[in-house]
Amino acid sequence: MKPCILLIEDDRDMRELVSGHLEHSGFDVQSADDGIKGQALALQYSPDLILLDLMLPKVDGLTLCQRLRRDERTAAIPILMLTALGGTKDKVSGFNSGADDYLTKPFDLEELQVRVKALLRRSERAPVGTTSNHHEILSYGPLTLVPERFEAIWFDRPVRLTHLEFELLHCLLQRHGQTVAPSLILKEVWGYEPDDDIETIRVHVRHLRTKLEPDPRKPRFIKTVYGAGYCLELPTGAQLEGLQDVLAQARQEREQKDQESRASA
Amino acid sequence: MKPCILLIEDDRDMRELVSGHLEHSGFDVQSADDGIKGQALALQYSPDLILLDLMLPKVDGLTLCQRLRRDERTAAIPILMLTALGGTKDKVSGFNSGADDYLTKPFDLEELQVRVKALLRRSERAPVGTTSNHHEILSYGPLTLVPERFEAIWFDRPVRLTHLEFELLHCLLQRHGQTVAPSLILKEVWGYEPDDDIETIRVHVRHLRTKLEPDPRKPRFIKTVYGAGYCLELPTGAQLEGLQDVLAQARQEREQKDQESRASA
DNA sequence: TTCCGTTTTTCAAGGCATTTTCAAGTGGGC
DNA sequence: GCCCACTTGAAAATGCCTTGAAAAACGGAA
Repeated sequence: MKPCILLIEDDRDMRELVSGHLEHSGFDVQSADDGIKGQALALQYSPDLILLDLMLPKVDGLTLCQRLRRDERTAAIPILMLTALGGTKDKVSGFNSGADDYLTKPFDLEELQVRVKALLRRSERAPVGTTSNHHEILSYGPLTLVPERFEAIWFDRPVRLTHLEFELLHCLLQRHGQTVAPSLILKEVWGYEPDDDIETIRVHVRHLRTKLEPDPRKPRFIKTVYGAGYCLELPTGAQLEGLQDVLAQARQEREQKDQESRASA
Repeated sequence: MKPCILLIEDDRDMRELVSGHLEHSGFDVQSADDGIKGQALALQYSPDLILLDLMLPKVDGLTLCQRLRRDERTAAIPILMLTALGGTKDKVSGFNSGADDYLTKPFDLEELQVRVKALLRRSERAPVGTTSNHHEILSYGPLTLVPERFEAIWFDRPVRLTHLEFELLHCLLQRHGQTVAPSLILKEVWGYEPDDDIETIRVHVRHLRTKLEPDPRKPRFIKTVYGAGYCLELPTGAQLEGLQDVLAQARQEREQKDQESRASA
């Protein structure tokens, strides 16, 4: 999971510059443009780190820093102050308000980035509970997903999946029985939502089918809902009877074919 | 108890200036004037914080920093770099070597003091002591690691390993069956987490494979998980049957090759 | 100190797995 | 029957991993 950074800064250009650069470096950045909103977002997201400008509307940075330190819910979050005030006095009062680091404008984005990393490295606190955990085992019916290895356990047999195949299956499994729209898949698996890339989804669905379906031509589990998306239908309970054999047989046939094609090659 | 600070700095005036000021502020300061002594004192005192100059005789600061980070006895100690090199590149490489803060000479003693306090403040909050003991014998399946000799017992035969090979294998063995991400390996074996050093991991994995795998071209034990990391898969119980012979044979072949190449050289 | 063998890091070239893209064919829904 | 969405097959592009070799750093001995 990307580290979450809260940027509290009133100057819009600066905000976009910094958040752009950090997002590009693999951080999840939330922004606030005044002290009040900043405090609210800090409580809402409990970010892994806070970048705090000192000259803020509503509540100034030093005050906000002290408040964050007093509230136990935010007390442990590293704070990096980011300000035009470069005097020693300013820095001293910044650190005395509870800051962990202090960077003077104008600063170098590279330096900001490494300082952010250094702070995250040291704090490294146990996650307070991000719920949608992509690293936990997810299981339903005959399907179990093991994020650790990008692997699916399918009717008691491990199936190796590629990164995207795994994410796609994960996305469908979380909504098994529901039809999942392409746009939603794109947002969740690929991280963006354009209009045209539905093409790639199709290809990956096909890959999944060849790996999981007994007969990829006639999908039993990963179904197409015409004009709407794809839907994962997994059998449970009594429906599972007999399927095991069908699967085993199909697997055998496929392995035979594989061997044949290898032999001819 | 006064917090103990280790100052590693070759310039005598600077040393006395800094240590005088810090002692006056209530710290217990130990000094070293080159990298070797610095490392020795770090182990001897295990200080609460290290002030590290970069331009040092014997061992330069960056190297020393990396060493301190990968020795578990000093890995958790906050390091503040103190140097005349103020370029962004220098700072980036400083932080990438594992520094927690970076101050450019000439600096203000007040600022140094508050930064020191900020680091101590944070490291107190941080959880102390991951108990994973690198000095105990660790064993699973056909593999046993003997830390005191940097040696692996692999199917009843000792295999000499270098320091890093040992640490790497140790890291994987502790998580056998799981895929270990490069970033985690870097953090655990090297002590820092830059972006690009994945290269060296690969080379060391290769070294391990040539020492352990029957056929390094087709890894049976140290597997790569494309785009995710490496995974140590060790056989147990019944799977061990027959493997012994395969290994022995492979070993013989390799020894033959070695002899041949020596003979030709 | 200087030299030499070992360990570790770096570099460039090549290979392979994955992912994307393209074009032609199939089949459902109106 | 027609259109459009979906499927199929295969090729192109991308990115990760391996290989081989050389440079750099390290540690110990002369």
